[in-house]
Amino acid sequence: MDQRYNHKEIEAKWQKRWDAQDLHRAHDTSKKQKKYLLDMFPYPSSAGLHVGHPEGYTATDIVTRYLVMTGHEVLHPMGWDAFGLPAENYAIKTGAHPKKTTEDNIVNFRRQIKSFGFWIDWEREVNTSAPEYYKWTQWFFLLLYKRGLAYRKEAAVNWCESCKTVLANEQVVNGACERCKNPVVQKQLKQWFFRITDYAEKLLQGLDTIDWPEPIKRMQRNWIGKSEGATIPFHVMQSTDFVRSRDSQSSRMGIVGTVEVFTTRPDTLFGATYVVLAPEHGAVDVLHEHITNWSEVRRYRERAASKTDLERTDLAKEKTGVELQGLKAVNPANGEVLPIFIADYVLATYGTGSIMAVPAHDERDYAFSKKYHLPVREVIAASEPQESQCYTGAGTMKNSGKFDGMESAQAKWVITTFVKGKKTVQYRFRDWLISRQRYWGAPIPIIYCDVCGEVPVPEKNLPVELPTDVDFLPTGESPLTQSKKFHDVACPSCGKPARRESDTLDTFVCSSWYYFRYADARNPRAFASKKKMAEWLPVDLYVGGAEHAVLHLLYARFFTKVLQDAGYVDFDEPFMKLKNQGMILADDGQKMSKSLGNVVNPDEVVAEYGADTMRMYEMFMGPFEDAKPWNTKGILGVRRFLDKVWQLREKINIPTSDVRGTADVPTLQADLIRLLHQTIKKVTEDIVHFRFNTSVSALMILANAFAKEKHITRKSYKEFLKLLAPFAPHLAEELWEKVDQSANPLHPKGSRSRDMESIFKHPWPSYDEKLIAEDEKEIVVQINGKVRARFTAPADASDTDLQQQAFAHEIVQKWLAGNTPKKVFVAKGKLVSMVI
RNA sequence: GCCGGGGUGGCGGAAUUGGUAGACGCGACGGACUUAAAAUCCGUUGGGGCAACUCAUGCGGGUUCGAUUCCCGCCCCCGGUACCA
Repeated sequence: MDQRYNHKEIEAKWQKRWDAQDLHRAHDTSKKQKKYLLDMFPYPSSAGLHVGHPEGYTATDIVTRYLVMTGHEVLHPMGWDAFGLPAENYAIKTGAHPKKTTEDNIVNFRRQIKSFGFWIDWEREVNTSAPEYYKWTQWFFLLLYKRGLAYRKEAAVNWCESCKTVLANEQVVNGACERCKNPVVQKQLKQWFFRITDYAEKLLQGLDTIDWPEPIKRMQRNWIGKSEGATIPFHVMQSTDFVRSRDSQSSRMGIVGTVEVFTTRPDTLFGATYVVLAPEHGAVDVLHEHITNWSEVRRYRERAASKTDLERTDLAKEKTGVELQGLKAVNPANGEVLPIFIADYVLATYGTGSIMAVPAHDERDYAFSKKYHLPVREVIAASEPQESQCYTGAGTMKNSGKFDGMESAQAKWVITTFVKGKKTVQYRFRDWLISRQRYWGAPIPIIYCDVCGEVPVPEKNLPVELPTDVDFLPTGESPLTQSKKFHDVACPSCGKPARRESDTLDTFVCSSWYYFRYADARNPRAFASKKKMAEWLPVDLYVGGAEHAVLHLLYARFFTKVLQDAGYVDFDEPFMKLKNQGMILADDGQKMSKSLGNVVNPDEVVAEYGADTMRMYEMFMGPFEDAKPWNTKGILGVRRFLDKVWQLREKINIPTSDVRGTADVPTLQADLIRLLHQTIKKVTEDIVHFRFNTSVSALMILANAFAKEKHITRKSYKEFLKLLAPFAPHLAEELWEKVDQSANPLHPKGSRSRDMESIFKHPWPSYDEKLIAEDEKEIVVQINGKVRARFTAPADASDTDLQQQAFAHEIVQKWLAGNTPKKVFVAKGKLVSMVI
């Protein structure tokens, strides 16, 4: 007999047969309970599939097959996040058109993913770079535009010199471009934004309603960065006025302006010893004529503007600033006259772009005050003595006039009211910059007309197709401007000559809605029909890497909330449950990378060991959500296990399917049945909880037990195959078929035909708790906390029985040496512990 | 710096309403088969000790009859974030 199964033959056979039977189709009209399982769709890179891709896909595939076998109709689709920079950069290098290279890569990716035999409904495949898809991406842009959520404005934006395009804040990593790692600079440009900040509160609150990993939720909360505080007005005066007249009445005459500051600590207002504006703050320009050291101020502003984000944060350790001479601010709480600075530790983009500085209770202000010798005044007394001169906690008010003695938490809002400040909520994140000066993306459907201004492309004219007569070299202007045919159009509103917007959409716009499309992937009249969305959405389980914590996952939630407000869907969270897969590292523990030459090619693994082996190995490596190193030797162990399963079929030689107690069946059978039922329970629970590594282990334990037997029953083997089927579907199908073909001369053909159906048309095994319970247990005796003896006792033995048996034990007698223990504890069915 | 996750054999990892630490797999060692090797099968495998025992879940304390699990204080690694007032 063959000791090893022929994976090439078996896997090809079943993949073909499943396709022919349309087994993996998700039926919209099915009456079964519906489930929607989704993998983050891949970017079809030229490098081909990474071993990390099938890790997530196998997990969803296992759950899909399990759900199918437990009577559900499951949608598990796949598609391509096909727009993006790599294809365009490749085009710049080689001249190959992105459309062509992307199509080639998709063909390769599809072949690779299919080689794993995943339960995927390929009829629903989507490709974001296809006009029939991006037509709807453009439609979404128009929807947001109509709802006032898409706008164009000139602002300081992140600019990557190397990619020659702007970037969203979410795409700037440590002050550098996420893609090319070059430093990002600030540029004043007119760009398109989505008003995602309008949804800050909803995006925050929705997190409480979804089953996502806590770290991801926390990252989103931090990214949104809500803080409650107050805006407080400070009058600005010319300092000369103070010299002339010190009494506050007449000094009022000198007011030249007002600066609003945002603070989360209005309770510390009496401790403010200066005011700081961001270098870019508009008041600096407005008050220009009153500033007596203007050239110094101008120089500082220019230096701050030329810094990259990276430099600005790098130099952050040493704070810098310049006083605005000639101007003073008035503390509204006590009338004190304070100096005003500009300093780049205050950000123009957050709050009001200006702060009141309270060195005694803020670390940054404290550092600045030390450098420029500014006074520090404590106004909050800590309940315990502090080492540092800067105390940022809560406490009792002091040096604060009539508020002395009040608790700071309460004083906050009392003082805010006292100085006519406003309670204010601030969010850290900013609107989503969505325009890109690049070619390989969906064109923004807007036309600029000299007469009508900004005109949205009418829906009936969608899609606005990408032109092909362009050169890809990035110039800082979108390549689309080169195509006259594309660029010069008639205004849809007045018909006069007009220009098309030449920027394209951030690819994250394309991926913000693709999960809706799968519900109705070929619909030419809508992004998806309401009816079909109602059948499948929201997504029950979403699986992918954690790197999208604040990018894709935040944007997709935003889109869904907009769709709900617009009445297209009746839910506001797209992904009910989220699981993050851990990264698969190279065997040296490092990230797999071409430059290190440690990349494992899935094609080679599938060719050598088979898809079932690779699937199962990736599940066995370790906890799904942990990072884990690849070990080629470890694959061998899984392959040995599957070969063992293959050989087990030889042990079925009992003609009738399930007779117990025949001469051939040893007494061990009861133990085996118990183990089988324990395994059913374990595997079922582990699949539901994404503990695939321990379910594989449980399957191995059962197979090992079977292998020790001379014979096993057909029924128990078939139950085992069903448990194996989600993990190793090809082999399970093959053996399922084989076991039936070899069956059972006693049974007529009729009963055979049903069993001949795919194993996935059969119900998932159930277990019987009564059969799982052991009737005898091993009891451990601990003496002074250490295990000294063990004995077996009936599972239902009473505490006294157990105690008595323990005392009677030879070794225990020796330890007791005739004495009685001081204390005895019994843990039922587990142990007896005594102190002597 | 701040926030989060984690440190268990030679390796990947099991086991936590506190109750036999090391399941399962890899590797290693010994044996069978083979002219030989591979493959396969059987056995052993945390350290120390002939043994009785003893040490051991990052380090140091604590609570407990009993701690990988709970508490306090450190160290190290990984991920996120970066002056957000």
